[in-house]
Amino acid sequence: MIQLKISNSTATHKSFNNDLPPLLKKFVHLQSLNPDAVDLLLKMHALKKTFAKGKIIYEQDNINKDCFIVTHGWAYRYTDLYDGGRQVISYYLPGDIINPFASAIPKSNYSVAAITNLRVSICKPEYLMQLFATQPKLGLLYTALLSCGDASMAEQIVRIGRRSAYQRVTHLLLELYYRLKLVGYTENSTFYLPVTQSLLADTLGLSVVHMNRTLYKLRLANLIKIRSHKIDLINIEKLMEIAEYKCNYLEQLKNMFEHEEILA
Amino acid sequence: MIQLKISNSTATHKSFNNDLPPLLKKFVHLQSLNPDAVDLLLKMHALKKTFAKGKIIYEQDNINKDCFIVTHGWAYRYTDLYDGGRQVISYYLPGDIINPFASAIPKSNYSVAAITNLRVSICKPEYLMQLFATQPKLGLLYTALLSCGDASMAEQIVRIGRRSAYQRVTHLLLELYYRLKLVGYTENSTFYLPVTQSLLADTLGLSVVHMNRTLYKLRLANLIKIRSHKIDLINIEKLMEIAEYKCNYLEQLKNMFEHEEILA
DNA sequence: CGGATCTTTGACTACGTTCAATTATTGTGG
DNA sequence: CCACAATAATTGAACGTAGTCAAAGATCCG
Repeated sequence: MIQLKISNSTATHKSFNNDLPPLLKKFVHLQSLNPDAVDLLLKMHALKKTFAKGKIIYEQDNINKDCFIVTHGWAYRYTDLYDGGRQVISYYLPGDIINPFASAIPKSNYSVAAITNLRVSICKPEYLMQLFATQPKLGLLYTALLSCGDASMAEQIVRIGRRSAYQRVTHLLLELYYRLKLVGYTENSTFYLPVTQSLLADTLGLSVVHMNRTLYKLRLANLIKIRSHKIDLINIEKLMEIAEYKCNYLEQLKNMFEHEEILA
Repeated sequence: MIQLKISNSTATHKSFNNDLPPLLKKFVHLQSLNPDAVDLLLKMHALKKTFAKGKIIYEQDNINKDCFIVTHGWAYRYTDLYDGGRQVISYYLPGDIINPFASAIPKSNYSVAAITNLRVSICKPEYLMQLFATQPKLGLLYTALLSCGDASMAEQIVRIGRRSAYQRVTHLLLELYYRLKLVGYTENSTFYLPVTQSLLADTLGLSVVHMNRTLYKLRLANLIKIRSHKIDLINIEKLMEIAEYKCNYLEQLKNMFEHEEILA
């Protein structure tokens, strides 16, 4: 059981410690959250909503000022194209924030759908305003999370812009692995990968056929193993070499919390 | 001469009205900025820096807590790959913010270089903190700008993920056109396009050769005209149709300021 | 158990790459 | 202001990665 240490806090809420939302797992190394900050974080998690697997969460042009914090399951952001094609822009894993800019730009340009059954906390814009206005530390943490989203998209651009299919697949698998690891959803080198090859193809700008053949090659090279959506990255070292993968931005997030650089 | 209307403001700074920074051009429809907000915006523009064409501004792994607001010229964010390749992630045009998350994650994951001679205002993290803490309206504006950056990257992902070379080039040209238009850097259907075909190729995940042939096809179809880096989008309607281009996120930014939705 | 969805495989095609060489443009120093 | 070097644009030809079409298995789920 993870215990969040809260300096001179009277607000040791039961729900907080017993069922730590994944977003807060990222914050767990922070030693100096004050009671007000904790209260605010809890408020941001007070309102829950669930979506069934496959359901659309936001549709393009929908208007919604709330953002969602994923507490369980996977979702993805995407665009449908006129020719029937689809491009996946990013994945939302536990602890990620869906539509973090909703308070300022309430009309979403992209759709978001649930990959698995999904549970989210609804975060009202007031809480975010309050967060930035009264909790500078949390403001920086929120900004760091935004920065991660930004970096993740930048990685996606590099992947599909300048890498071969073989590298793209490898790189994406590694990114998912390390992101899940950060919130405790991996087991050694394995994790649950609840996506179809069709979705992966639409993520990496490949055809399903080629996606399948590329995964086959990775299996053949004894680098990965997949059975019933459980994937094992057998040789992570080698995979990282193939994909030129660096976990830059995730490392930075970890360091930020561990060394509390930002609190200086 | 654009005049920024400032409600009951005593702070009608000369430099502010006479040489309006492009970032503020985006805000120009806002009727109700208070003097403190104006002062803060000016402070964010007080410290200037210039970079010569081609010079590197941030290099990967550099540490810098300041962000830069572009006031003149173009820059781009990119990654170099081991094989000598390069992927451009995004462009920074006048009014754009370079490294907007620097305050939280000071180590940059990507490099930024100047395309033209570049002038920027250096924005210290304190000002951003102050902005969010004391000027909720500006905080939302800043968030809206971040949202634009996010949307722009999402568009880039869709472009290179699921569009043909012909569409990619068209789509990028349109995006640059509309972004420049927002800050007054277009003239009818023309604008200055200070990039090499090699840079465009590295933006769109194409080879230089194919980039060249694609531009040729667009010229042949009488859709664009280029001479000495001045480009004319002869038939914007048609180009938008080809690229499936929608200026979604830019429209929203404009609407935001015009209707002041966010100030309700 | 049966329909739907997903995965896998084969054969053929094509969009874009690579290599190589030529022409044009730009920038700089004499 | 011209000469020359460097950079950028253009064109040709051959090749290859990934796409398309099609059909057969496998798996999931009610």
